[in-house]
Amino acid sequence: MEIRLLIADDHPIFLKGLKEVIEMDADLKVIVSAKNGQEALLSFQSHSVDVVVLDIDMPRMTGLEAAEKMLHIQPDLPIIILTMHKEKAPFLKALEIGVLGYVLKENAVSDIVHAIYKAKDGELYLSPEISAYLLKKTSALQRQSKNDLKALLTPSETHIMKMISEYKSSKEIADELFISEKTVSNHRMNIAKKLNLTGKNSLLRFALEQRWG
Amino acid sequence: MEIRLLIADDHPIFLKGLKEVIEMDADLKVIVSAKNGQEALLSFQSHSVDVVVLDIDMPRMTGLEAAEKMLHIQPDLPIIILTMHKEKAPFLKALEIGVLGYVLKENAVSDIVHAIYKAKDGELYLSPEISAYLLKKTSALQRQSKNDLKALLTPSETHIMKMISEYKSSKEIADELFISEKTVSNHRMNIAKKLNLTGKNSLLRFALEQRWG
DNA sequence: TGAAATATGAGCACTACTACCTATGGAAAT
DNA sequence: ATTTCCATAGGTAGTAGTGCTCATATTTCA
Repeated sequence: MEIRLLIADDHPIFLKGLKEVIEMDADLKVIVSAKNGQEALLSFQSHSVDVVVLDIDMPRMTGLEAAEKMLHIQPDLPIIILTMHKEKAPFLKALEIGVLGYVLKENAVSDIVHAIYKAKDGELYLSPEISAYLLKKTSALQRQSKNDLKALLTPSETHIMKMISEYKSSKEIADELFISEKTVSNHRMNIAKKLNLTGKNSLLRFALEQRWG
Repeated sequence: MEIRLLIADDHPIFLKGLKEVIEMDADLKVIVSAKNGQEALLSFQSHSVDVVVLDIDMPRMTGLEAAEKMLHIQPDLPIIILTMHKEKAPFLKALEIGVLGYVLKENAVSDIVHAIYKAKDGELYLSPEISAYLLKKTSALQRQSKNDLKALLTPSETHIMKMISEYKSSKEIADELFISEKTVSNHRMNIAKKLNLTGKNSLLRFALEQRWG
C-alpha cells in the first residue's frame, strides 16, 4: 500500500536528498516538496497526504508552527519533525503539539523511513540515541545553570524567588515569612540587580522561564 | 552482570508484585523497596543502586519530586516512572526532569524489564502504545479546550491574549496595534470577566498556564 | 577585631494592571 | 429596523511592583 508524503525543508539539496532516501522504499511516495512552513501548509490544504515530514528551521513559518496549524485542521495527521539541533525546548514543544516523530538530521537516513511507518500507524517514534542523550544532557545542564544562579543569590533571595515563581505577591511573601513588605521589596530589587533584570514583572518572568519552581 | 534496583510504590501488594516481576529476571536485584517518595530518597542516599523505579502517586513526596531530587544529587541516574494515569502534564514533567523511562502500570509486567535495561544503558524508553495514545489523544483534547476558550473570546481579545502571553505590556500592545491603551485595558477587563479571573497578573498567569503562545 | 555581606526596615516617586463607569460608531443578527 | 455585540476610547480610583536612597542589627570571615 502506498504512503503519500509531504516533505518540507529550506535547503534544496537536503530536500532532494531526503526525497531520494524516502523513495528508495517502494511504498513511499513524496507527493509534495515545500521549501518553508507556509508553503507546506498551503500544499497540505490542497493535496491529500498520509504523512508529513517537516524541518524545524525554515523561513516564513517554522516546522513547529506549520505542524500546529495542520493538526488544528486534521488532529490525527501523522507528522514527523526533523531537526539539526539537540535542544530540549523544541523537542518538548513538538511533543506538546502532538507530533508523532522527532528525528535528528544526522541520523535521518536510517531513522526517517522507520519513523514514517510508525507514524502512519499512529505510533510515536523518537530517534533513540538522540532523545536519550538530549534529555539527560540538557536536564543536567539546566540543573547546573540553576545551581549557578542559586550560588549568586543569598538564601533569603533564593527563597523569595521560589515564592515569586509560585505567583505569590510581595504581601503574601511578607506575611508567610513574618517580615515587612519593605524587606521583600528590597530583596526583589537586589535580586533584579544581580540578574540584570528590569521592568514590570521581570522577576516573575525570569522565575517562570528558568523554571524556578 | 547484576543490576541493583530501588523501587517505590505506596501500595504494598503492588510493590511486592513489582519486586517479583522484576526478579524473575536473574540479573535484576531489588535492593530497596520504599513506600513513598521521601523514604525512597533517603534510601537512595544510603544505598548504591543502578536504576530507580518510582510510582508517581505517593504520599509525603511524589515520584516526580523524588526523581528530581535524586537527579540533583546524581544527574546520570537512570530513573523509570510508573503511573496509572494517562495524563499529559506529568508525562511532560517527567521528560523535563530528565527521567529515562515512563511506563503505564497496566502494561508494566512486560514493559518494565525492558525499560530497566534500556535505562541502565542510558537510553529512553516509553511504553509505545501508551505514549502514542496519550500524545495524540491529549493534544487533541487540549486543542479542543483551547478552541473552546478562543470561541469564548472575540478575535481582538484572542489577539491581545496572545500578546500578553508574550509578556507584552498594555502599552506595547497598544502601540503595536495602533489603538489606545484604554482600549487594551478594556479588552483585558472583558477577558478577565469572561474567564472569571481576578487579581494582579491574573491574565498573564492564565495565558502562561494555558500555554496560549 | 574590623570590614564585608546579609537581613531587616522605611520613604518617595513612578509605572502598570485591575476594576468600575460611561459613550460612540459600525457590524451582525433577528 | 432595532437590538445586540464588538471595537474603540475616556475618566477615576486603587493596588502592586520597580527604582532609588538611607539606616541598623547580625553574621561571617579574613
